Amino acid sequence: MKSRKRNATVSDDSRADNSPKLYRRMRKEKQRKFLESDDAMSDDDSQNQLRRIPRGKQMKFMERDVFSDDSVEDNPKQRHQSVPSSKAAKFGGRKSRRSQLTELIEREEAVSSDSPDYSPLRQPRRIPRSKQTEILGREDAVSSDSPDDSSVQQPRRIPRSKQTKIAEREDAVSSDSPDDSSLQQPQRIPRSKQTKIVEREDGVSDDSSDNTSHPSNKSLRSGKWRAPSPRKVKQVTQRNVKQVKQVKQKTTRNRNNKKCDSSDEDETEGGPSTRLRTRSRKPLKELETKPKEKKQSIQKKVENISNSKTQAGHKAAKVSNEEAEYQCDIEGCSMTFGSKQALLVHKRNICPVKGCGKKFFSHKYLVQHRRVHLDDRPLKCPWKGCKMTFKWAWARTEHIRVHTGARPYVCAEEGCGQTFRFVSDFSRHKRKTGHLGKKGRL
Amino acid sequence: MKSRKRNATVSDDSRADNSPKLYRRMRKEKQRKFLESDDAMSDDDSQNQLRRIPRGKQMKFMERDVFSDDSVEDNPKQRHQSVPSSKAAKFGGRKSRRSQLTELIEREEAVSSDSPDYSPLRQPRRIPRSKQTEILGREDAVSSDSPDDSSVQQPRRIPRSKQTKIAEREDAVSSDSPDDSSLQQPQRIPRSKQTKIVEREDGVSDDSSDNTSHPSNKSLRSGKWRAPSPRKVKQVTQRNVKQVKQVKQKTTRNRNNKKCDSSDEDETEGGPSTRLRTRSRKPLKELETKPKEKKQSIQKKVENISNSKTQAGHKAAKVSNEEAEYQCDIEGCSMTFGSKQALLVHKRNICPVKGCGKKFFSHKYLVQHRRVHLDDRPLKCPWKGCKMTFKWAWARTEHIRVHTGARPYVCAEEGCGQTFRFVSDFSRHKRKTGHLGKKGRL
DNA sequence: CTTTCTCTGTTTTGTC
DNA sequence: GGACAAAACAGAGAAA
DNA sequence: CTTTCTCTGTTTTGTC
DNA sequence: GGACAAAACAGAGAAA
Repeated sequence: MKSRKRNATVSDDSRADNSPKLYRRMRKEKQRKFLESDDAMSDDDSQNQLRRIPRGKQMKFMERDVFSDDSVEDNPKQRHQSVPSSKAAKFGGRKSRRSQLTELIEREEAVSSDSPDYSPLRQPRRIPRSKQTEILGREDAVSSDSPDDSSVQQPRRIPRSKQTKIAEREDAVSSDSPDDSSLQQPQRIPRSKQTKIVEREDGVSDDSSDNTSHPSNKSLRSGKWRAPSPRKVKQVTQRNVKQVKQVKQKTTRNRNNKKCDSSDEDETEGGPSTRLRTRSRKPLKELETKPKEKKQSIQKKVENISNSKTQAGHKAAKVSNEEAEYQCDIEGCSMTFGSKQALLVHKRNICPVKGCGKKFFSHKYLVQHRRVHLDDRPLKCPWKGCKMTFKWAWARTEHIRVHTGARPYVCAEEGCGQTFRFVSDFSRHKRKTGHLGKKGRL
Repeated sequence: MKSRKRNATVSDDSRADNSPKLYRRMRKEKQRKFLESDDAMSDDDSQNQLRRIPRGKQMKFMERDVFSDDSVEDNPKQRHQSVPSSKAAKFGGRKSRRSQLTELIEREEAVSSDSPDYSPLRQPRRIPRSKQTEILGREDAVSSDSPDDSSVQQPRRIPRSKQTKIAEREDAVSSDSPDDSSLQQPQRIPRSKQTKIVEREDGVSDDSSDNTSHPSNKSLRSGKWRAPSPRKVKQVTQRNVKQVKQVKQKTTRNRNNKKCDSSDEDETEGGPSTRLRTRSRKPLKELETKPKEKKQSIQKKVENISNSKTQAGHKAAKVSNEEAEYQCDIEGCSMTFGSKQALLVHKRNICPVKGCGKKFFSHKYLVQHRRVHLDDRPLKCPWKGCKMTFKWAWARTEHIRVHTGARPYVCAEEGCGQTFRFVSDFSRHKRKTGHLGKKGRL
């Protein structure tokens, strides 16, 4: 599992080491932690607890053909299959009909001719200028394309020497792998692959004549705040009174958020990197979520959330531009989602969190897993002065042994009476030595 | 805003550059992206869209005294105030009463004497061996200590040259700053600061006598699967049939998830790094969430989620060890949380996501903000072959201009007729040149 | 390399 | 035997 | 450095 | 004038 094969794509972390420039760029992406002290709730303030940096190597349950879809760009096997607009319009529902009309109107220089149909296969995102089709307004904005998930894993520990008080900077490891074959587009697509509209139909660059006007005198910047919009200056005076204190957030993660995982998956077979040993894959058949729109039971829980106060219904179905339109119908689960894809991901037991995308055997655990992405640590060490907190009961259970000194794991092998405080160590001992017995836990 | 002052603590990203060893360690924390192809929903598979690496420098709304609480460890002003066990037991609710008893019993070598009260001020986590107190069982496990949040910011773009198909690796920038003064402990605390139990009361190391037993023959590892627990071997045979394919998730983020932000906040005043200009802080008074337990309206929504099927009620209140115990009572918001702290964070408009921790002016936006942490991108570009998807309507709106070629922003300055396609560019133009007018949008 | 110890996805146990 | 939750395990992995 | 263009927290606009 | 949602803005910032 340490030596994974890699295809022609960039290896997982090669970029982290090889592109210092990018690295430097990333370093700027930090966030300040927001600490607020203007309220109560300072029960046990002095918690100079630190977190370990997440180990970030969580096991990932991987289906067999997982990486076949996104192997490389030039894979011609992937049909685009663009959803018919009727369907697309139906389940999109993100913008009200009024908003869609507005946007259509505002497509300022909208060309009128019909756009030639694009090739259904792997079309790039932006239209290359040479290939630009004409500009056609398409009424329904949303198409039923499928999302993609990337798996982020948060670090574990902070080096002890550096642990002081806050040190909360945990971050998430990303991994990429959408649930189903429907990939979601990344933040940015290379311009060369995008379908872009004509530049005046003659190849003239967009701003060739625009950039020569005024020298940019940066000195003007400091003294000048945003000029209020000429249309209305209503709330300006009032708003300026507020003192917004915003802090940048720093980051130095993201060395290699490349496509690392896309094609280096030829050992998906025996997937050696499993925390637990082999195991047959669960049926998962009831979660298949056929792509046809079945809108009987999984819909509309939003009434009480965003639709409740939307009485401005003159512009047709304003179906909750936010939140909770698609509800999970798995028994015991009442989660709702903003899009069909999100619901499907959920029902397939895939964590929707950006950069996580892990899949689990049980839907139940999927729900429990969410705590991994939250900061809440509701379990506390019962020890008197100990302020350790946990997300997982077992972590707490074993931690307590640090206080008690207990070593409940005793090897029952003939003559080996070794004791262990933590299961993991006992487990390793057995694995390495071949010892079998497990004398009951003290 | 670029030159932030820093106190004596480690600077934000110094660690990223200065500790190559750590860096290398981090590099291993990658995740494989999980791609599943065994089901339907492959509408537009060939979406080799990539995401930009998040810029990671989101503005952060920062309260004035934000960083005062977690400045350094030795700040004696923070009183621990350990919640009385009655209270702690009340709102903890994470483990059933039975479980708590069980854990008490299982505290194997639990010493019996009463534990001397710890110093209410800044006590370290683990008890240094020299300081170990005796081992006392405390009945209620959960104390009402407060959590901490770290803010993660995800990267933005992937270099175009490297964008291929998946490349979804977005990750989050972390920032640390709990909402209120209640800090949450990090993953790991330096051992020297932890309160640890006696090592046999004489300073003998824990495993001094344990480690010399058997040479670890690693060759045994491969052939040997987990030995079934001697107690029962029930489901073993059945389970082994499943084929679990788990993939490690790779990460290379987390360079400096240190305490970077804890004490480098002396310019919280004019917080120069604001996306928008000054602004008076919102009242936020209704979100203060007094630390006293007010359990009237904010409670128990869980009935239909986890309590519904818990009919094994012989061991007292098993109040949903998972999910949703504390419900937000802000109008229009029905979110629930697993702990009081989580609810308080929520009501203070702070994003609970690990590593995010951003605070927002509006509770409404807090809810919308969640999409930042999800992979769902429900907004699609209406253009024919374009497969761009978005989380934000405005991003889509401006993107469409790439297709239309529209340049709706026209500077109305005398003689400057410059046009712009994107607000941002127009905004920058005005800022730099001092031009004011904004000729209506084409 | 080792030991210590936390995190977490899955398995096992315990109770009905 | 089943279902289910709680507990435990087993691995990964970070720190010293 | 520049230009292009996406992301997102807050402000502005539009409708009632 | 108010409330509210939709739209827009303004900045940051990534890529070329």
